[in-house]
Amino acid sequence: MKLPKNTIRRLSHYLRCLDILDLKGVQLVKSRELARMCRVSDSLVRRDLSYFGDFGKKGVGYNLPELRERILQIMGLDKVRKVVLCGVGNIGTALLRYPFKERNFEIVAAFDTDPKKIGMVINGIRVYPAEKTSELTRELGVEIGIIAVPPEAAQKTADLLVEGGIEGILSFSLIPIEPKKDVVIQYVEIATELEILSFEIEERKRRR
Amino acid sequence: MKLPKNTIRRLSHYLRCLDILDLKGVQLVKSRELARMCRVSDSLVRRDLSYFGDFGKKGVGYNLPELRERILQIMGLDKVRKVVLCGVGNIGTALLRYPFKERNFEIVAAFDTDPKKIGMVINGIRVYPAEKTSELTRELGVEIGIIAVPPEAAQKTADLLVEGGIEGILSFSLIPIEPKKDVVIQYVEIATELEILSFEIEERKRRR
DNA sequence: TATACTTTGTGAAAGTTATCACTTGCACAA
DNA sequence: TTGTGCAAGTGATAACTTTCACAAAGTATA
Repeated sequence: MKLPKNTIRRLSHYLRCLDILDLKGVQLVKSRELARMCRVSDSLVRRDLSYFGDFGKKGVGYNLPELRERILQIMGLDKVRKVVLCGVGNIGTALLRYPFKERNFEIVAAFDTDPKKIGMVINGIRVYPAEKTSELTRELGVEIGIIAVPPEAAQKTADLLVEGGIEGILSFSLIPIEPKKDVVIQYVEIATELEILSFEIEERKRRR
Repeated sequence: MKLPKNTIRRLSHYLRCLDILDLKGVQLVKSRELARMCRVSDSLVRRDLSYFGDFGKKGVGYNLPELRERILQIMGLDKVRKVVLCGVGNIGTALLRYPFKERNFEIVAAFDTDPKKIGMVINGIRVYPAEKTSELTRELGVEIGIIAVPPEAAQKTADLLVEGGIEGILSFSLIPIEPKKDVVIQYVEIATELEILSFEIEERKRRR
């Protein structure tokens, strides 16, 4: 089946809204409500969900706990995934404290080249020397590697992760990574988002 | 003129590649080369650039410094923009040290509700009480506000920024913000990107 | 049981974006 | 000059995504 690229991104948004409603004890949700919360059209919500089966009841809506559980399953968030973090700098340190655990991501180790950082324990996670990346990644059965190193070290770090048998990489580095093998790569582009914002502000001024 | 949504995002990518080539002293760049570096097709590079005028020379390519300068202009990165940061927590602290200055973004103040943090100076940026957000934002002529507060405080923070006359918001918060006025909002969805990665890993496993 | 009302799921249509393939213009060599 | 090669710019087309609008199926009421 062919999936629009943004369907998965929206699934993540839906999930977050379902979490909020779930905490409030809501048992039933309609496409219209979910759509309002996520600022999309209700037909898009229904379309997105329909790619994965018929979860809803006509004339009624969607059973919330059930829908939530199904989306968790679809996205593979229903089981713990081991993660390593490469680069205990600025962003890296923040990520070590980020509540990834809430979605079943468990950071099991961090890596850095700086001897002063090696051996440190942040939020219960120990920092190992970068040379150990492949070895430990493989030993621990890690699936995901987060890259938060300076851009010039990004490719090398990715190579080490791939060598360690990683499945996917989340990169905070600004340069595109050339994957040595067939791994999934996802980017978080903080600077780019700010630049897009800059463009849109400029654009709005031009229109006035 | 109508612009594909991703054109601006790609412009930012092109810019980053141009920076790298520029440092190497390259003077001329072809759509093919830029395309390779950014992992897109060469016709897309040409199409993206063509929305903003004819920068290239047929049979030759693009003058690099000129193209770089023009993209900086288009994106409004050719002048300093003042930025404030709301929420000096985990992510917020990292952002205070992020090299936004390289693209002409200047963080002029930070805000937090925690009395222990107020008065601190991080990377030369002073932390003020959150109540001062609107006032200082307006006084300093700030254009962009970064939201890095807990989700439950995100809307309130956005309201304060808007009240202070902000033009755009970059939110690291996971919940959608309802803008009170006509401001541009951009999101950085760290958790969502990781969830998408999880889906794609799961998907790949299913295919095998 | 009949009637009115609600909301899902989905073909078909509309809208959007990327690619193809070709024309145009420049550079350089003979 | 003339010819050859190269790469930008761009209509036309193909691919993809969202919206529209409605049938189908459930609920509620009398």
